[in-house]
Amino acid sequence: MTTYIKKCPECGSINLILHKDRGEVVCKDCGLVIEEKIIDFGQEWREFEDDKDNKKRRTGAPMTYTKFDRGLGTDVGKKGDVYQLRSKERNKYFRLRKWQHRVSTAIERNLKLALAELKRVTSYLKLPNSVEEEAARIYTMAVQRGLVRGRSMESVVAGALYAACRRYEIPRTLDELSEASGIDKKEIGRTYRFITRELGIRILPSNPVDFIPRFASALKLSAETQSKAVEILEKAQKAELTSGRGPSGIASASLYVAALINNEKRTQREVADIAGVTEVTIRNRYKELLKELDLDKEIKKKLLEAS
DNA sequence: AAGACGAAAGTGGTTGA
DNA sequence: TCAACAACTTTCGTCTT
Repeated sequence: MTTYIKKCPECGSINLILHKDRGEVVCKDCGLVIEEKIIDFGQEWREFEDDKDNKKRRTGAPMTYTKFDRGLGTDVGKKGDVYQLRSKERNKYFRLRKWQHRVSTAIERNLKLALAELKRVTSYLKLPNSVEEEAARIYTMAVQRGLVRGRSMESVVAGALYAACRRYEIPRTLDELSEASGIDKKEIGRTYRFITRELGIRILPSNPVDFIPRFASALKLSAETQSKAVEILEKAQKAELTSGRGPSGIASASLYVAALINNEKRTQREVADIAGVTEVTIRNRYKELLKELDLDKEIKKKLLEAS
């Protein structure tokens, strides 16, 4: 997994900008280029060109500042030391002015509220601190880009958290986020898509395997069943049964089959409820699994042993 | 009576003209 | 921008255990 920098090592600002065109992360406050090659246009990333996007992405104030700083910083030879000093002073001026502006503005208060809400939801879902931090970072970026406007603060928090979970490969379902935050599932999905798009955050399609341990323990299934489910899942991925399908559906179907094989049968409804899908989806995936991988044999064998 | 199964109709999101 | 489309859900009737 890519590592993500949270603070500028130069000035300590968390005001970092992902510069998509060049694949750099740039500190908005001091212009330091922190990471090159951070960009990897993952599968879910798409460029949707409408006016709003263009405005924010290309010509917003933050970007201009960044470019300005960078331009001066690299322009040493031409203008000499005097100019460089002046540029530093201007930098400082900008920083101060922005800071001042920021405390006087609603952003700071908004952040406080949002981070409190975030804390509440993460602890409800028992998510690790690293995820909370990541979500906070995403949220902060979203606020600074004015992405919260027109959306409820809570829904953006939920969206940021969902993104953070996916990034840390400990995905929660939208239903769980919805339950914890009290925001409509669709709304979370929408804001999630919106902010990841706007911020250019790369999210891998979540891997069904990541769901297995949690579902399995919620269903009180044995470790053997769990690893059996993972095994089935891997076969399914090889057979290309997984692409385009909802990951939680596939995960739950594998678990269901694994439980059958290991004589730990759970009803489709039980599995479905835990996984946040319907029985029908489990059945469909289950059918595909049986057809593509010849699991019939194993199941029959078990049935014989039982009789 | 409960669970499994499948058909049919509906929903929300993606895609390509 | 809109229609076709795939995945998934909801609902419901039927079969099996």
